[in-house]
Amino acid sequence: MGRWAPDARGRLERAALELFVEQGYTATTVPQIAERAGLTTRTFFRHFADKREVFFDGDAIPQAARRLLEQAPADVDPLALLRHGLRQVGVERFDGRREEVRRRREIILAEPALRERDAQKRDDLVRVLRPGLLARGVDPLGAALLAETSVAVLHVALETWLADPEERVFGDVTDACFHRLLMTSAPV
Amino acid sequence: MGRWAPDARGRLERAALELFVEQGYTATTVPQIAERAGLTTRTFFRHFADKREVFFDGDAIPQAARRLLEQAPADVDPLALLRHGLRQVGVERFDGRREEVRRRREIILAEPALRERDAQKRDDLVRVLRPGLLARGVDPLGAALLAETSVAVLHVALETWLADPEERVFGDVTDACFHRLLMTSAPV
DNA sequence: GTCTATATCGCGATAGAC
DNA sequence: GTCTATCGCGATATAGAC
Repeated sequence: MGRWAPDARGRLERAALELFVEQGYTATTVPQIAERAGLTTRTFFRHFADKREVFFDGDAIPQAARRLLEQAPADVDPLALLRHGLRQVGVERFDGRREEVRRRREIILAEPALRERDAQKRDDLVRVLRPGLLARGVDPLGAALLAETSVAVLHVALETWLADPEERVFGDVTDACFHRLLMTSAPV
Repeated sequence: MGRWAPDARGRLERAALELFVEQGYTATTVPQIAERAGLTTRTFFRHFADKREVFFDGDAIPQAARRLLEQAPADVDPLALLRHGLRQVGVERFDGRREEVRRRREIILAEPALRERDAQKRDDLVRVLRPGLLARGVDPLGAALLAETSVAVLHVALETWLADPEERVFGDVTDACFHRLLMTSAPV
């Protein structure tokens, strides 16, 4: 145990989430979050670039995606790799936590500032996937389209999964989306 | 002529673009923009919700999309309608203005705050396309995927079109993207 | 950690347009 | 008169500089 209470970052995240639920995003100020976490405003901004970032898990997903694309054997089919990656995201972040994920999503969708950051996070992922696919031999146009498509599938699948009465595993929903989108010649 | 010089909004937009080019986005303050346009800071915020918005054309594209989806004859195939819509966007905003569009894009890509807003604008379009497609009889999952796909194609096609040595018409690039994405059973 | 700039927005007043 | 666009003042929170 050091001089400070541990897990400052986690405490800030939890304090922020609590306050957002209690008062809404806009009404919650950074000093309030810091106070509830027993820290100073300055410390908040050392951990998060801005108030919105406390709501997102940094670069975790893009970094995992980069690792996956770099480390998977070169002979694995890119589309299969992406499907596996999305299933992995589900296992690590979604499956078995529907209510938690749903609550978080609702807060994001209700707040334009958070929707905006969410959209940016998706774009960040596209920008990691694209060069990763290129490095695996996919041509530039195909890599761009496949990167965008995968993130779109992640997005649509998340929403579908949250509303799914059958409570499927997330990876099954992403697979269904990919299938619907790519395996049909008349997808409409 | 009224009491005020006309086109306050346009003057603010032009002043902002000039200053962004001269000094960069961050170094440019709202008071500077307002001053160059001969208006006050307060007036700037009456026309634009925030500093970023001065760089984007409001809801123009989503509104045009909504109109298209609502007014086209019911028997037009949704995918064909989307392809037509994207071609229209090209005709109205891109074709023949490559350099202007390129300059704008470069500023956006260089500035995280603008990239974020750009991502949000794309999401806004998705959120208009989706119910529009539903109203045209596309099933929910198909509408969600097709909406996301169309916006992804718009995005990828814009980049491709900007780099295209053949200087194709924008609509031809979007068609090529759609074809690549949807008409192939093994798109990778 | 402290200090400060500046983005953002609420309120009341004003000046023509209709 | 009523409506709309603008102005001026002031308050507050974010975010970055020192």
